[in-house]
Amino acid sequence: MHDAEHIRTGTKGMPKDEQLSDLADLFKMFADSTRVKIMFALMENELCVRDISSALNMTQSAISHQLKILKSANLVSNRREGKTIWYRLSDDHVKSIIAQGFDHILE
Amino acid sequence: MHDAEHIRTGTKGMPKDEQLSDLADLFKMFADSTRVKIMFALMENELCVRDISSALNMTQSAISHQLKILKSANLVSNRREGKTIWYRLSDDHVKSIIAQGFDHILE
DNA sequence: TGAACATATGAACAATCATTCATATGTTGC
DNA sequence: GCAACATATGAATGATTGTTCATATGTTCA
Repeated sequence: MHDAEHIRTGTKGMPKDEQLSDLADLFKMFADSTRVKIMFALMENELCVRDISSALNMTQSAISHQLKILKSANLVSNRREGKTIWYRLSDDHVKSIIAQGFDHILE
Repeated sequence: MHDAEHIRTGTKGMPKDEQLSDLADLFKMFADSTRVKIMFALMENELCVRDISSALNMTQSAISHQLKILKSANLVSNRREGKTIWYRLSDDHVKSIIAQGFDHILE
C-alpha cells in the first residue's frame, strides 16, 4: 500500500533524526490554513496568483509569499504564460496527504 | 479507499473554512520534530514519559508538555499504573498519516 | 520607450510556540 | 506522615513565522 509500509506497521526501527526532521518540515507545509486553502484550490485547476488571492480574499503579496514557500518544498510548480504565472500541484501526494488528514477529522 | 475520497479526487467543491482550519491544526501536530519522534516511538510500544525522555534525550518537562498537546488533539491517550503513566497512540490514523508523509519524502 | 498589469521580494511587526527552570501534584512504601 | 519517585504545570524567553507595506522585477502592447 505504502512505500513506507514498514513505518506504518512499526517494523524496522526508528528512522534517522534527519528523516524525522524532514517529515516534520513536510507537515509544516500543511500546518497553515492559508497554505491548505491554496493547495485545496489547486486540486481542481491550475490557477494564477490573482485567482487564488480573490478566491481566498487575501492580499496578492500574502499569497505570493506562501506560494514561494510551497514551491520551495516542491509541493507546487508553476509556468509562465505571458504576464500571468500559473500554479499547479506538483504531484498527487498532496491530494493523498490532505485526504488522509480529512479521514482523521471527519470521524 | 478514503472516507474523504471526494477530496482526493477534487470533486464536490471546497470544504468550509472551519474544516480547513481544523485540518491545518491537525497537521500542526506533525509539524514539530519532537512530536513526530514521540509518535514514532509510540508506534511500537506503549511508553512512559521517562522512557520517551531518555529515548529522545530530552527533558522530562519538554516531553510532558508535548504529550499534553498531543493528548489535547486526541492523537495519544494514556493510563495510569501506580506512579507511572503509560502513553499510546489513540488510533491507527497517526501511523497512516506518518506513513503517507514518508511516501512523499522517500521518493 | 512608457504605461499598465502580474507577480516577486525585502524589511518590519505581531503572534505563535518549543524549551527551560522552578515548583506543584500525585503515588508508593516505610 | 514522610521520603522518594513520576509526571504535570506555569511563567519566562528565544526563535520561528504569517501578514503587511512599499517597492522591485518582468511582460505586453501601443
